[in-house]
Amino acid sequence: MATCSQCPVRESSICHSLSADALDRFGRAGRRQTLLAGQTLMWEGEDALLVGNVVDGILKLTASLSDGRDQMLGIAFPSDFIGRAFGTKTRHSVTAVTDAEVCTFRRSDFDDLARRHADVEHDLLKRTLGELDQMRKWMQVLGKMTATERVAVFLIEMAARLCPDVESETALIRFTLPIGRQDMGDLLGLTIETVSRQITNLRQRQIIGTPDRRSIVIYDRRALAACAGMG
Amino acid sequence: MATCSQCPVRESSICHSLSADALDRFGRAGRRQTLLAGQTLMWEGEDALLVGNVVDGILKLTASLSDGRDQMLGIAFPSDFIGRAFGTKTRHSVTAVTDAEVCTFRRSDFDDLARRHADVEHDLLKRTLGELDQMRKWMQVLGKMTATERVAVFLIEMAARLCPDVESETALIRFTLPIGRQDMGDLLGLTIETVSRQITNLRQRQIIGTPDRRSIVIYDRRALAACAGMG
DNA sequence: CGGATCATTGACTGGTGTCAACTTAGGTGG
DNA sequence: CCACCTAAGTTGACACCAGTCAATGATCCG
Repeated sequence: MATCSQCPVRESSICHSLSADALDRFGRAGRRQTLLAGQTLMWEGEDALLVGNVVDGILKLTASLSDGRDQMLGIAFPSDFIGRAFGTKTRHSVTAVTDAEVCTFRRSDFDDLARRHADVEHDLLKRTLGELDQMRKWMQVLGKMTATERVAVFLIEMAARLCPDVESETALIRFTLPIGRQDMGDLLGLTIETVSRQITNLRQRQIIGTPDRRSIVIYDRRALAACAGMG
Repeated sequence: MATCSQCPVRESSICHSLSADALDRFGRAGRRQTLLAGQTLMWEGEDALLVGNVVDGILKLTASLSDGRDQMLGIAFPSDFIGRAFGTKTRHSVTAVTDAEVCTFRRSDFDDLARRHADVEHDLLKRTLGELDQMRKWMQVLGKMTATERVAVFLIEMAARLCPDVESETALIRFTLPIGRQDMGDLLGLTIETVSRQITNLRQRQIIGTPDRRSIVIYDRRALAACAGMG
């Protein structure tokens, strides 16, 4: 039984706008689920039976072409909403990349609840509009940017999401990549080898450091931004 | 003064769910505007002051990188909603590619009205979710597909939007491209030359015909779908 | 320590981009 | 109505970025 009042994403998930008793109704409809790294919660092309909130861990959204080429469509962090509300088909798979915890609803239950709680629907709308903006930015990345630019954009984006509170211009930013090279390639429309070469290149130019293969240190934010075509 | 009851997109735009008197309120807030081909309604990076419905004509959404590389983010057809509701910045430009007619609202007015009319907000949510699905499909195109596949996908997509009612498997599909080669390139992440070569190639293989440079006839739907990686 | 997985590096290929010439279509004005 | 001009599209030659294939190196985990 989900005790929503103690939920780690109580204040940041789509549930944040719910009153105490509405929260109770959602709580009864929701179900806490634990996923192991690699486990897939929804499959591309399936009926959209589930939606939910990411409580903990990282998940990826992916879609593949018939011959197996994979495209990653996004990364879901804690408090992100996942799944296709108000639709019959899930157009992409959702897979845990780390062990993860999610709070799921049967889609039909969620749709009903959302229809009755305008605040939830409004919050979902704002999230969806924000994601749409984000996707459009990625379209620019995939349609127009070079390999170096793509990797630089990715690193800046990860830094922003994983270290949201670094203020000082000069402080080093250090974070752990939530995904490996293969997934980075699938996200950026590059091969694993090209991603690797770009990272090597940025390291050789002293713009970033790679203390271990999952960690990134940004030495020169300005130069990285310039690589990303924002300079 | 917009006479909404006679609006060509009365039944298909976001207004379709409004009752007669709600429609009247929207009608007073909205303003019919005529755009000449090439005229830009909203500029990337501007404050989001306007939203609206496309009444007639075709518009394109675009964003550019600092050095001028343009990416088209989508095409807006009659009854499509344009602009960024519930947000402060417009992240992309909206430009008429044909002479066009739009019905615009001050964004703040629209936001207020939408907040008060749950059906409108719900409709906007469904549209936005649909567009998000669409964008994700384009991410696959831009991230993973070859030039031939991209052009084939584009032609199939255009056929679906412009000839929605062709039933028979064998009937020829003929339509006029709403955009030129440059815009096709900007949409597909290709150069104008590559687009041209792919079209030439498809024509030489007798899969399509090009009676004039803005018209396409699809001779072999199955083969085109195969080119698009859906076969 | 040994095996599996992931990442890096190198050599080579090939698909698109780039640059430039040419063709076609459309519009304007004499 | 034709001549011209411009913009749009096509075609060709060539270069280069990123993909492919293959070998090597680093980590992790049993």
